[in-house]
Amino acid sequence: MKLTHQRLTIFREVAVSLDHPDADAIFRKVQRRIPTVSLDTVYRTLWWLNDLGLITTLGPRRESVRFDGNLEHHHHYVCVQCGLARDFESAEFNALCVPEAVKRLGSVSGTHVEVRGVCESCMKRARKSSHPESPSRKGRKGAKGAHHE
Amino acid sequence: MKLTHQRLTIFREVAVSLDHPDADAIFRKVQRRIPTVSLDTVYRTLWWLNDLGLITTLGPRRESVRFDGNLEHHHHYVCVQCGLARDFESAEFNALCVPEAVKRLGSVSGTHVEVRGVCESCMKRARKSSHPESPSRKGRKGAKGAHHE
DNA sequence: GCCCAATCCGGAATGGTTCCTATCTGCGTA
DNA sequence: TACGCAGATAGGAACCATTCCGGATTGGGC
Repeated sequence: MKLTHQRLTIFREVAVSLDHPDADAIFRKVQRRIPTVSLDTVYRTLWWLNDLGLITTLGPRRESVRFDGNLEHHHHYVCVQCGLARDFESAEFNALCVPEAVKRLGSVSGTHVEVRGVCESCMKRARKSSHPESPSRKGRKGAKGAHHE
Repeated sequence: MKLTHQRLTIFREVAVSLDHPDADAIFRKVQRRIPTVSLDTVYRTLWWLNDLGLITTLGPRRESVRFDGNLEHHHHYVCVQCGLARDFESAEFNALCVPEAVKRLGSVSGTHVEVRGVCESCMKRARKSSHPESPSRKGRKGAKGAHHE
């Protein structure tokens, strides 16, 4: 993989941003330095950096909004590959105490813990096919059908 | 607000689902009972239920994927109105111990705490305009420009 | 200087979500 | 019972983030 000017510029923009920009915001910033970049290149590069572990995304990739009828205070285990999500409860997690510095940012309506990992069936599938897919956005099209249960 | 047949059916489908379905999955289930429902009605009803507090969404609404160049183990404060996101660190949050029952679901690559609330500037704005918008997806079009900092 | 492979660009396609508007339903009233 | 209103609905068009595609470009090795 080559380290092109575009890629370096895009990486730098993400690295210096404190506000978790979306692809379009990065696109506009990079455009100021390289007026001809395409949005597609920005997207490709961002996912590439993500695969390399140089950047991450704010929350796991979700292809659509998902709804939750569970009104108890609960937390989630989320498979980063197929999107499987399962509730769990934990008194310890419910009792988390928000730091003072955070309270100064605004009101706090609740805290929610998201445990990320790869679910059993995805691991099984990966073991079979000796071509373990990178965890980023691969298999997104297929992920929809993979909401087990 | 009327409790119509459609609305009741949609609510029931969400309530009995354990897998956090997306709008389309609910649409297909409801269609089996009411073949003429429209996807739009499903969406409208889901957000309405969300505003009423009868259901929630899995993770706050995000209009686009946002990237994060911070490689430290950190957590987020997220404003549910404008989407502002700020990092913070917490030794306590980093040390969370995942319950055994969760580990059985699959591998665990990390835990991440998301503190939700309404940020200072959104509260200020709400105080001014005596028409406080409901927190769900209102102002989404405008939210993009509102990523302060 | 030439060739190859990787990369890039622009525009078109895709898919989730929302908007628009005519139609429909239920209900109070004459 | 017929009428008219207000809120809901269906369906299709619109919108926007994201990705795909095909052709042009670039950089490095020979």
